[in-house]
Amino acid sequence: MTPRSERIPADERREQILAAATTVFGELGYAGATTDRVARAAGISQPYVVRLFGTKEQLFIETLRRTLARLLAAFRAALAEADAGADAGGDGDGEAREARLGEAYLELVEDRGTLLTLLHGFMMGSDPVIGPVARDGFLQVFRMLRDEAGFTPDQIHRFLADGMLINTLLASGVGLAAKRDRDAAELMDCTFGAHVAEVLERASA
Amino acid sequence: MTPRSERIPADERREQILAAATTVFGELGYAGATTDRVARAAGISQPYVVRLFGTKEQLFIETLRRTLARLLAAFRAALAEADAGADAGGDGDGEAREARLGEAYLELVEDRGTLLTLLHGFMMGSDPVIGPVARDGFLQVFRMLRDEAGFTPDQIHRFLADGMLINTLLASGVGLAAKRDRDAAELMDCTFGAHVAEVLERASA
DNA sequence: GATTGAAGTAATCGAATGATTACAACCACG
DNA sequence: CGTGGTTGTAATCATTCGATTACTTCAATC
Repeated sequence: MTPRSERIPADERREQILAAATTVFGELGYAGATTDRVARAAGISQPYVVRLFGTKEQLFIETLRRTLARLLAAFRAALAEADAGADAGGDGDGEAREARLGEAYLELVEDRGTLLTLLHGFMMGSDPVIGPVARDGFLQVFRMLRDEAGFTPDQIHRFLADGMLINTLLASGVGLAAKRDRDAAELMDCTFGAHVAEVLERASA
Repeated sequence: MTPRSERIPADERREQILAAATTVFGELGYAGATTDRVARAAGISQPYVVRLFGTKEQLFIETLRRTLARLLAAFRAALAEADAGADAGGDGDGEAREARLGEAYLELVEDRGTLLTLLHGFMMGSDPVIGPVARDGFLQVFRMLRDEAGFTPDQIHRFLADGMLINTLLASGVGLAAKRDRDAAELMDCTFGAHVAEVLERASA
């Protein structure tokens, strides 16, 4: 159907490359990923990736920025949903928002690439170029939780801490190991409580 | 005084190299680190590193194993202290253990290398060789919290989640940025509450 | 004092990788 | 047509890096 090797406007091609780069950077990290792997994942040649983004570093920065922007957008959409539901159902307070945001996060990190690209960014805090981008993204999330979601400091703390634990469990593969390993399953139980079945199902996909 | 380029037994040299590798792998990640950087950090030549460990991958695995072992040892020491204190003071329950373990963790991750080597290991869950080592280490921590510390599932959940958030805040540099950035400082406040001053002081060193 | 084995390095090799260059194919517009 | 800009690639270059080889130095032991 779709004839491969079609000529595509550069804007669209950039988006394809960024999507592919999210997967590749997520799996291999910034240093471990190669522009050639990204190129092949996007179905084009390696020099073209370099020409469109100038530098591997620049490609990573744009990939990270895009991932952070999608994270924020998903959170804002979840907040809008929660507020719409509150108008109708009358529940009112931050409880619904917290639940919706949590669900939105779980949906996002179903994509291993998204999850891991964010984490790799956060781990490069000492890089003079990438570090500030990652920090800024983290702080944007914080401000959104504080100003738009109206979370209390304790809510913010718990939300972020749970998110980071989810990240680590999924990234390290403990989530997948829970199928075979009793202790891993119990650990997932501690973390996710009643939601564990849902999480495990998502993590498998 | 200490004449550089002394001949040293291999066992001792291995330990020196592992200590240096913890710093280098932590800062640059597995893929980003080079055997040459490790060698120079340990004050020896690059081929010798390769000869003592066979492979960069093997070096990383041993570095990760050592870091995980030190983490567990520090936790066990903290538990012993807490129990000794409980015998004397009569406080009794898990409260003291939780506090001691938290303190032990903060002391450990003062060393950026330790912190980041662990994180890099956890993020390589999909690597067929390194992934299992990292997962096994994580599960060892879980079992220790459950069986030796006697934590409830909820205590385990909170302890691990807080640990992962601390990791991320320190790795991304938000902790350091708190000196200049108002929002970063507020975020650190949400996370650490009363302990924030202590953490910031440690993070600077 | 010759020998043996351990500690350690200089030199170098082959593969991988980011980047550059030069060129090809295609489309729109005059 | 033809010409100029856009999309894209093949070939290749310089560097880096993990690993290997061959060598040196030193201490102990017989």
